[in-house]
Amino acid sequence: MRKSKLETAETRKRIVEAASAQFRENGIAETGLADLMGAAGLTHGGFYKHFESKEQVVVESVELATQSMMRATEAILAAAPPGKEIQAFLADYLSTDHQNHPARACPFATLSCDAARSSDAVRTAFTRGFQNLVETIARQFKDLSPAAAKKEALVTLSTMIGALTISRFVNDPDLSTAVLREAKKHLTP
Amino acid sequence: MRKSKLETAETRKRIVEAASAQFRENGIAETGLADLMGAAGLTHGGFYKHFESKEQVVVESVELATQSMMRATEAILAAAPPGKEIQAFLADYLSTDHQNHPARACPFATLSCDAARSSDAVRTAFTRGFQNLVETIARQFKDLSPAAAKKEALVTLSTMIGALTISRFVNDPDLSTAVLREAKKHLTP
DNA sequence: TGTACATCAGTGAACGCGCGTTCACTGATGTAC
DNA sequence: TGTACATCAGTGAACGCGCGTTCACTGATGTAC
Repeated sequence: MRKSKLETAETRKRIVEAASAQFRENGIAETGLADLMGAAGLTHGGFYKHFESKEQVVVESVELATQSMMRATEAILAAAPPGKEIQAFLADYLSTDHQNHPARACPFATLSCDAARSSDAVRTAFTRGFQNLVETIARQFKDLSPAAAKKEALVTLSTMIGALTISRFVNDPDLSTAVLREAKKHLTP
Repeated sequence: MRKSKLETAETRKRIVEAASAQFRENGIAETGLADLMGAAGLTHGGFYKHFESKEQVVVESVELATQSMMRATEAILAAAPPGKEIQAFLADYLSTDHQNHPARACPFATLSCDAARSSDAVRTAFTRGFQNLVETIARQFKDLSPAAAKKEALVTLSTMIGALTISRFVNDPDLSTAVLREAKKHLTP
């Protein structure tokens, strides 16, 4: 049942999208190839027609996750009223909706500790994605020098990623909400 | 080869200590029972003489990790010159030494995303440990009301945990150092 | 443009391996008299 | 206090299971003439 080149490319994309969601939802080690192929509507045997190894789909799904987060962030910044860009980003990122939907959430929060233990290729994908995000956020601090804006972006993102991560592992809904709320209040200019 | 009650208790403690280090170093899913029993100097078959399941040793090793972090934090706060407690805690937590030794590092940074996907019992252990840490840090903000101090502690810990986590997954040593340095500068009163 | 053949996406079974868990066994420790 | 027996910590082999990976097979797609 050979498929056309177009269909093959679409299937491959679907696998990476499914992997990107599954890894964020359940973790990298916890997601089997059968799980992610199933989520893409396929059986696991066909995996190696698209990828050389699990490692390769991990790298590509991290790249996809960071890129789609970048696109979403840029859309939020572009849609915000002038001067309210950071507020809009904070409101979206530090929301309970974001907290409760790991499959489409920030990969730096959902996969951070998996990332720290991953191969160099995977860490490189995370690092590039993070650097892009830092640059985009730094650009919003328009009254600071580029160097100062980057430093501000590093602190802002540390607080945001830390707060979202904590709000996700904490078992107490009130504490989760408080962490997100206080981070948002603290970071709002 | 039955062991005395004292030896049995010491062995059990050794297993939990080994587990607590191994989980932080390599992740919970990535650490097998044979790994952690081996790290405790035993063969894997004896595991079930001490624990009912892997889940149970995960809970106890999280409790141990959060408690030993609390003790270390209290020792740092007590040893600091009066008025410099927060600075001492920041210098220790946001150091490259802490970054580079996950096995004895803050479990909220090394296991945060594993924690978010864990069972309720494991998340409860993390949550209790985090609440204790929040209270201890809040006590350092002596010129704030208890409620305001707790809010300040939540933001401070979000930034610290976020910065350490980022510094660990990022592949670029300069960026790692910059994240820790900027978080420290930002949080130093 | 039509035909013949090569290619290959996807299936489902199979591979070896390591996982969490169980078990028979050993022999020192604990306990009952 | 000494003796006889029960207990059980630790070992190492074994269990079923799911993992990542491989493979024979199918049949539609792509290609060469």
